[in-house]
Amino acid sequence: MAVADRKAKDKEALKALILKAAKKLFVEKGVDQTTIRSIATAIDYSVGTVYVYFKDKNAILHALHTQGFIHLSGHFKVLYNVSDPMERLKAMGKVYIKFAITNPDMYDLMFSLKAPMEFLDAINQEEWNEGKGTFDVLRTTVKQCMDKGHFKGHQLEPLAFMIWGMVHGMCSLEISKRSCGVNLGKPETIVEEGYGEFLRIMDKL
Amino acid sequence: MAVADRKAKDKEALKALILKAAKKLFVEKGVDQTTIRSIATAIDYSVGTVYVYFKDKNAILHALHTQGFIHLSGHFKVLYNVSDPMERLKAMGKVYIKFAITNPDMYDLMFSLKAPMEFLDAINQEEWNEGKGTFDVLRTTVKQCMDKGHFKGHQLEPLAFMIWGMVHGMCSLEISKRSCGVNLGKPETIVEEGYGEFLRIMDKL
DNA sequence: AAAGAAAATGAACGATGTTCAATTTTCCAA
DNA sequence: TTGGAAAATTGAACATCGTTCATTTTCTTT
Repeated sequence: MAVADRKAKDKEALKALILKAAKKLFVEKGVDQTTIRSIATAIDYSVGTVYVYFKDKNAILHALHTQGFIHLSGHFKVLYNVSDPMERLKAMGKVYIKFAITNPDMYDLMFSLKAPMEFLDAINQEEWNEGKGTFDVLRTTVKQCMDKGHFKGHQLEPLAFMIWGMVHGMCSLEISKRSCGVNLGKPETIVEEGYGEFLRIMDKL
Repeated sequence: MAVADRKAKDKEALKALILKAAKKLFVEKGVDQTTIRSIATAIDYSVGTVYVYFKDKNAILHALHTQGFIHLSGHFKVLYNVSDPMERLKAMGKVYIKFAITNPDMYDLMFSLKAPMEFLDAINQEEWNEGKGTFDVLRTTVKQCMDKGHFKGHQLEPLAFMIWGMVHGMCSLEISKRSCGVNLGKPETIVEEGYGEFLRIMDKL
């Protein structure tokens, strides 16, 4: 049955090829300006082939979405070396920001997927479970900080949500600004400065 | 010249009528599922008429976008009565959150307008100036807090940006969650709880 | 009432996402 | 080697979208 195995690998390879081309075009031309035809042309396949490997355009978006979260969680792995939870928490924000600012188009994709989404799809649930997965890493770290005596008088869930919202909010505002051409070109972004303020605040908690 | 005046008023009225119908359809069906034809049908006019009053679909989106910011800044006016800047800052966040959670679709429109945007339009600059306008209210208030001795050892610009990012981030995460059907139906939203944690932190600064 | 101006129309165009019958390629048994 | 079944690929065709513009209708003025 080696043949079947190779076929399966080929299928995965072509699927990956489609995704690679789609991602490149999304970044270059934007999601709306990227047509299925342009993706097919880029990899020298026909339109129909793309539809064999992906149900529709949203499925491609969804796959890239998933890739993005996997990519991000990969970056988080360096944090396993940081034993002190407070230091880990601080570093986690920096990793998150670096990822978002370095891959703004991918980050956009990861968090602006509501419009073309069918409501309440099973797929959709998966999507947010992945988001929840990254959030769990944050929640766990905050919990460990509290166990060590930090954040006295605060509640775990809302506090973790606030921290995620803060980092996400600054990143998405900055990315929006940049895609609108409002770029001040500072070497250190306002996002990192803003996060610096938060770090100074955390030192007191 | 009474005729010309009435004509001008009619034009404005029809423009407003188009916007009203567009907003309703955007909220009901989503932006992508709302066609120019459906807008025209809703107000019993032809497709062409819509294009007489708006250059294209983006122009309608832009007009609604502007309306949203005007609406939000209207809600901010109750804050003029709060003389203490720290109290005003706290209240400002609550007003902002209430607006976002009460008008999630409008809020979405206001901050997810990058995709269909032409890069570096003069229009685009206007857009962000409006956004900057609302941000200026926040910046000014933070400045007054610092003048009164709060936020020692912090920088105005990054701190204000961090606060905006935090509130915006929590709101947009919550709105995304809801539009995906992940609704826990708590009476008090996680956003308000998260903001509550921030308020407790601010009391120490 | 007629002519000119303004407003409204909707058929038509190009492009898009999507489908599917037809075609080509790949595979393995005879 | 070969023949035909299974799998993979194709691209013409369809519905719908945003958009345009020559034409028609409505209104204003003389």
